[in-house]
Amino acid sequence: MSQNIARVAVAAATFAIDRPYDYTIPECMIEYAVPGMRVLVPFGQGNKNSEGVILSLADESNSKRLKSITALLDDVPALCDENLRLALWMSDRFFCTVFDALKAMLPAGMWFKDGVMKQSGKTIKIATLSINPNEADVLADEKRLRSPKQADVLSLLAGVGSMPIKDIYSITGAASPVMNALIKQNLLSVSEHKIYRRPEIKTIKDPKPITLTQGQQSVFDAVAPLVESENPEAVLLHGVTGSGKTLIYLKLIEHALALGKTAVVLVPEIALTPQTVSIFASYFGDMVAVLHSALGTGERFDEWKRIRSGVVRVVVGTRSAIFAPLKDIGLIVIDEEQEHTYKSESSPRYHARDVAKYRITHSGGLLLLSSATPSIESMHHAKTGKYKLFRIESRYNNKSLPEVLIADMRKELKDGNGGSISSVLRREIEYNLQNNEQTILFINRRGTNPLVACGECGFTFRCEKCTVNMTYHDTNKRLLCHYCGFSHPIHFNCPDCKGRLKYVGAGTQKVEVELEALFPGVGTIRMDADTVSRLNSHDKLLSSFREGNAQILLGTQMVTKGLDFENVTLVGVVSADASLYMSDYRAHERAFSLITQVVGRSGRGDKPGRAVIQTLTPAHDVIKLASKQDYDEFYAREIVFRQAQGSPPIHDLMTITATGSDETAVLQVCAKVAGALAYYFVGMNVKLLGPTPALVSKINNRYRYRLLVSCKNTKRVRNIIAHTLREISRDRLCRSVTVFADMDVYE
DNA sequence: AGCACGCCGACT
DNA sequence: GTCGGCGTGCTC
Repeated sequence: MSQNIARVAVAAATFAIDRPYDYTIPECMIEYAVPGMRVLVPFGQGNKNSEGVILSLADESNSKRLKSITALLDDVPALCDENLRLALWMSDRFFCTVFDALKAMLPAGMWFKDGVMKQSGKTIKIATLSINPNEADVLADEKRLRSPKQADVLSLLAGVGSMPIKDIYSITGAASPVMNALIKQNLLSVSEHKIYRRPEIKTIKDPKPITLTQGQQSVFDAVAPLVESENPEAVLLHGVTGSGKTLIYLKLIEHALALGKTAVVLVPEIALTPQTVSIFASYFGDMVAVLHSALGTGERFDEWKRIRSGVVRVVVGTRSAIFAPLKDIGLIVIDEEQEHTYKSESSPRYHARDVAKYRITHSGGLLLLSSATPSIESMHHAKTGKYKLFRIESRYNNKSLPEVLIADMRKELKDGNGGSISSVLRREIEYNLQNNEQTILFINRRGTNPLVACGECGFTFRCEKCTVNMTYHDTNKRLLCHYCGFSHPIHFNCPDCKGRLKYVGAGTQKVEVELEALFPGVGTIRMDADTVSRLNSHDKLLSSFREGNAQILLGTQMVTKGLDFENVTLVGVVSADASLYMSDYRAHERAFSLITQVVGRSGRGDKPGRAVIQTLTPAHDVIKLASKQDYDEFYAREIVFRQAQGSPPIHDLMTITATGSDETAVLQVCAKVAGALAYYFVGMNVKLLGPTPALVSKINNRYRYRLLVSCKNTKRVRNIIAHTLREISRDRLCRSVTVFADMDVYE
């Protein structure tokens, strides 16, 4: 009996109706169609063409009226059996469709639309304002009534000058006719740019053979045998900043390759770790594939093919690199494992660590989680025996950890210093300037002032579309929403009472100006989303700093990770407080990690390093412990909190989010889900919280409400949640609301 | 989600 | 008498 029926995961099926759909295989395809192959199938009453993937073949079907496969999209199956099994597992774990999971495993470049290969996205269209920003604002106001979309586009561009048209579409909701109209009126122009952002990977000519320190060697000796392990164990490597963890990865990869195995190294963000990447490229040459986010679709596809062909044996990349089609994996390294970038925030909402565990369990080998500040969760697993734990206590070449000074900003204020730079930090910067040593300053906000308020009536500028305050940017004298990109020119007085406006708080731009005033003529490089995206020059800024063209590097998160500058002997955390007082359970963990990481940037060369942490609460435990780089004590205290609150890792936390533009409907749907869950959970050890508005309750005119489910993440609990999601989708309130579930959300 | 089917009110 | 509103239910 020939197997002429294919079970297909269909793209057009939503989570609520996701299951394998049966199709007959036309005679002409029967000898080619196999599981793992991408297909085109008709779906729904309209028989719309939908992409799909054959999951299995069968010779009979339960359904009577079968449609027939329209086309095969592969000569050779794009996905292997392991991929198909992983996708099924993911759909259960992460509440996504099987198709969504499969799609995540393939490079974006190989998807077809209407049976035609999509133009590989190597160019990007950028719209630039042809008139000056002030004119554009005036014009936008004039156009507001008659053509609101054109007005939106104009006022958006008035703020930034130019922007990829794709972004304009998504921010304003405008479509191409709007742009064409504006082009016709000569108000803007569109140009095409190649997006070869590929910051070419620099390689060292003749890399020195790797020699490990005693501490590194003993970790290597203990861990290396696990590369051949049949019953894989995860290892947590806790090594202080600057302990040379990368060298251990290199040795382990070498070892895995010698055994005929392959390796994956995950890094939080390629752009932020160019140095790490270049080391891998130097040692393993063409055997390495580097998967960055900036890779064009064509290039990504090429790398994917290289990996699958077996030429590539080491893959370095961000989150999605965990799906790299390597055979015989013997080693997976997750560098800085606590980073939130390993968690996907769109479907499939997976955590790379979970997928890594799955893959290593099925292939055998070693999963190495590594960090200077491990997540509380991973350390808990290590302490309870689920992971093996190794430590490196000393820095490479026995360099000492930076000496840390805490600056009390309340005292500064009392003493009449209302600026962002304390007297301590100022003195230390002066010392560095005199000695021709460099300084990195970290401030967790971009823009000039994160809040503009009226000094008389208390009015604050809030985004119309999001429940956040707008940030003032002095470079273009505009207020900008950092969530949706909406912006408008600053008013000179309060729009309500005409009172004087107060500019509250400091962002990178403000600090930059203060630095100029304090240290006239001193070269400063500012690195934040604004300077990096516009010039597309992350690399340029960093190498300029390395070459000594500036004495001070000032930036947001992006200056905290991976940077290794020999001449940096001072690091300043301009304000350590903002991240401390977030309401979620991970706030302290994040703040501790951030401060420890930044401080670790100091004193990596021959000269000893110093760090200054500025805070309004110098007595705060997190500040004190981070300044001592005392992870163990931090962990000991934090785990007590988690135990008391029953938050992860003590219990698992699932999140159900409802979003939509109609607030009442969103809230009602959320409440209904809560009701249904409460019913199913009766008698189980599950705590249900909510509905509560999300941290930012409205983004881009979409309201967001949440339910939290504190439980043990079992098959039973997942089934109940999945069932409830399917059930609620049938409710007609759900027309305007989207609901999804997620585990271990970082927010 | 996206589409067809079907059952009621306003119009040629 | 029919065009089109959107409430309802299904997707191999």
